[in-house]
Amino acid sequence: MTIDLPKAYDATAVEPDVYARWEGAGCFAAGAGKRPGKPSYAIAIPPPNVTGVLHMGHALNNTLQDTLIRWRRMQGHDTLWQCGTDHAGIATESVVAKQIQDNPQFLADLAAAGITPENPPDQAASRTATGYDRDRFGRAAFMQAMWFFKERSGGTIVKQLRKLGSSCDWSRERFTMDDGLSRAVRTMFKSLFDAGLIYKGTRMVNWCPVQRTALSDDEVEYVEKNGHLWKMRYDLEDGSGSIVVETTRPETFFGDTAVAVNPADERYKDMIGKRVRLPIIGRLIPIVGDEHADPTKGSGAVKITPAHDPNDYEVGKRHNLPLVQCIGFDGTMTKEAAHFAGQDRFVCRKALLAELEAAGIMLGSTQIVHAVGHSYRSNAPIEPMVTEQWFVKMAPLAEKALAETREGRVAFHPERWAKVYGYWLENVRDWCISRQIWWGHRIPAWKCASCGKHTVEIDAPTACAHCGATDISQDPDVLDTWFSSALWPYSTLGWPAATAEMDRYFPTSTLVTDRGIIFFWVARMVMTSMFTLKKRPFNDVYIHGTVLDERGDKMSKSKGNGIDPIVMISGGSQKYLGKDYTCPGYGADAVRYTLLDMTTEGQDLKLSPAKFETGRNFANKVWNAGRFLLMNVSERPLAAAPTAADAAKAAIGFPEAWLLDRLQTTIAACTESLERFRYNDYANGAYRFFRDDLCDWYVEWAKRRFKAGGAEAQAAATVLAYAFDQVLRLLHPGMPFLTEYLWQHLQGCVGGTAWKPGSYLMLSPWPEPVAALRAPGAEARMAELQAVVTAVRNVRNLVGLADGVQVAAIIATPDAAKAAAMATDRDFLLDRGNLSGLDIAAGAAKPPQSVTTVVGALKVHIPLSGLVDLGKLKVQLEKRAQALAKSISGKEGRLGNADYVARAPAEQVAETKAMLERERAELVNVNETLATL
RNA sequence: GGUCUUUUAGCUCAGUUGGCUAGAGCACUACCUUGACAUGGUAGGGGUCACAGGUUCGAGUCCUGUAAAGACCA
Repeated sequence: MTIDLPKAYDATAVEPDVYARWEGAGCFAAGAGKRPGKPSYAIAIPPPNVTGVLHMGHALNNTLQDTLIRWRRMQGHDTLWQCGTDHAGIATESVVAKQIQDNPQFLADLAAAGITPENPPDQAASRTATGYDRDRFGRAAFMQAMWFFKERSGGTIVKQLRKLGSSCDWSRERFTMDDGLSRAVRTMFKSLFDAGLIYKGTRMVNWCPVQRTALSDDEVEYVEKNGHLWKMRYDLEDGSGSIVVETTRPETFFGDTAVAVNPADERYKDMIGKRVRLPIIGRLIPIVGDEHADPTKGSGAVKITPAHDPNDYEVGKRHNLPLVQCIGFDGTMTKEAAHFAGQDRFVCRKALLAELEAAGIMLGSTQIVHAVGHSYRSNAPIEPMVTEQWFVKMAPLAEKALAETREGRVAFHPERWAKVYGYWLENVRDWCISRQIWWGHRIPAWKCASCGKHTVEIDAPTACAHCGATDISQDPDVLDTWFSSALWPYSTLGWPAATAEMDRYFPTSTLVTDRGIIFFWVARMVMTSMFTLKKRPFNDVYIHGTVLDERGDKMSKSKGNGIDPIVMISGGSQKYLGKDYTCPGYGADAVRYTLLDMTTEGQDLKLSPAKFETGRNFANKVWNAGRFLLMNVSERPLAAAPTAADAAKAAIGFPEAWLLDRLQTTIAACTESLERFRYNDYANGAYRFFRDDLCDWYVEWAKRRFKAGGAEAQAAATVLAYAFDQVLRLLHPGMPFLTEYLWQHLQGCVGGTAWKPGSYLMLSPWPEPVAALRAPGAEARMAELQAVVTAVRNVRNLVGLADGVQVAAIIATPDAAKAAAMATDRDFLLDRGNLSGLDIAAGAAKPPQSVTTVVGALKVHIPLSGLVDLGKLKVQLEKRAQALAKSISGKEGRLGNADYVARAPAEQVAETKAMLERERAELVNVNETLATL
């Protein structure tokens, strides 16, 4: 066959076709390629937002998962990479709500699909461009609009995951709002409710006035903000004086129902029990004694607004204070706020300050920096509100989840994240799970109009379970998105039904995720799983780093510092840090390799578009090595793919034996690295072997074998074909496309055909070290030969001779035995050193008109006629002499120390002695050589 | 305020249970378009391992403190 591969690798021409072949052949299906006697290995994907697009964080996360899955699949494990998407409640709903409000075209598209609003537009008020908002559109119609939007933009991210090479079982793709998963959610809700772990109650919760819903404590981000501490004067009812309170939120005073002072505070002791009159509205409120007031802070007196502050809420409960809501659920002031009613809370603050100042009630302020809670979705400042919500009682669930890590059944990598997980679980508060939105799982609780009790059922009931009345209505709220995510590893496997997949793949093996969702997701998965299945959901949790831009900032849309993985893979232009960046398309392999290479034990990755050249360059190197090999092997095709035994037989010389030995070392190292989640070691180990050992040394040597022809060429072809096949396997989990493509071509040279049905690299066995291919001592022996070759090249370079110019060399060895040993590698030295002649003899004399260089105990003389400038060589040798002298004196000091000899391990001492001897010999050589210069 | 992480070459990072003259990629210098590859090759230059103590025969590695940067919790 003839091999016709382009000179430069073009991933965009290869990758889509390869993926289509895999997918068409069912290579991604659960259990594909599994071999008897091997365990199962499953990963549940962290489900991306169904309407999202792939960003670099996804690319990293999925590269790491795919690398593990492909590796285990090749090892013969029964693998499942369970994929799917998340409905992402608030995030998705607010996108669609915006469309409904602002985008007439969206409404037209909906109408074309038969989706129409339940009410006429609100033209008179015209609060929005379309005259609609969510409520005016109507719940049922809005839900149809949500599904329409999901169907329309829902396929993007899963297509992008394919471009990355993800070998998910797409036939098992799930969506959190699928029927099955929704049933799982209702089942879990009911069993938690029946166990008394879900309750409905009136509590102070974090309220987002923009999205008009409650949030859980974890969904609040605290941001340091500059603010003021305002001093306000409240006059006593009896006219006997006044009291000064300090607040960061003056507008909440409309909701004040008390002033608290510390009972031990002498200044205010006598005021407890008296009343003060609130400014503007004139309402009277009591002064109460409460430990919450800190005498050392500000005036020592604090206003108490139980309806809008969590601490005040507690004070209010202790003193039985009424709740006065002065800020509404939309963030505007209520009728309690007199003429400020209807104003936004922050607009009100400004106007109020002016009014209070004019009235002499505002006594000034001090600037402070304080942490203000913001919604992690809308970024709006949170308004604490007292509302009735559904909660999960967390303490009993947390206990079991903690035990799983403490007793080692769930292991975090890196380990330190177990502490973060543990700390959260130890201090966990009850989880507010109800959301006042529509996109999500509606709470399966029906309230009875006659007895007021809730009936919780998996399937809609027709009557109240408590009194039998039929006038029941379902709770209007939906569940927090994370409630359904918490069931993901088993709801996707069919739970609550008992399925074969649950038996085969649960608990799953590894969870790969980001540190940002250890609380949101990881901990909750363990809690629900322990509760319902009495088993952990996964054995290992790998927490990878965060993707940063080249300045070290987190990538985000708003900062414009994101690098689009699809642009890097397929080509295109994008804005990055304010500049246009164009990429021709480096391919998924390049992106994946770069990410793997940079993934070190949970450290963050500082990326720039240029970083991906690392992967692109290496992919091109693999491509070209493959090209060389395929051209040469195809000229002398092998009858069958060489086995380890064939390779051993073909190892006709030391370079072959050495290469095969190095291959075994690399196989062992790559496997161990993957076992330990050391992605960079895996990537780098394969890279070193490929680039240094295979390309730089063996392939260059093999050219000589090919030139020689005959049996020698045949042997080189066999060794190369074998080594290449093996290293393609090693590289495959990281760079699946290119390796598969080249491997298929290789089949054509070794008695097979490319793309033979059922024959794929991705389903081929992962290499294992073969004892028969080991060559003890080969590494050191080759290292010395390489050092001699490098020394010759160095001299050639120093004296200004081109690499192609042949020189002769005389190697002086310390003894005859060494000379004899080296002589066996004469051909290798002649070829790689590009030598016209080579003498090897014990203590060989330096010829006149020659340059000498030193390799350990060896001297290498290179006869050169004419004048050569040896200044650079002299500088090099002097530096070496210095370094050697320093190292030698260190070792002499160590060996001269009786404590060292007595206490250090004997092996260590012996090694130091041997090293000292080597260094001494080299120093003698260097000094002697220097003397001749 | 608390917890954790980071600090090694100009830049980005490796460096295993303490023990070879501390490594790689990019960048840099010189040479080379040689029959796989210039997305490349060959040879080089470049580091008081943030700082100060301590433990140890021995510290980039362990301990304490300091400084700077970052993440999370409150």
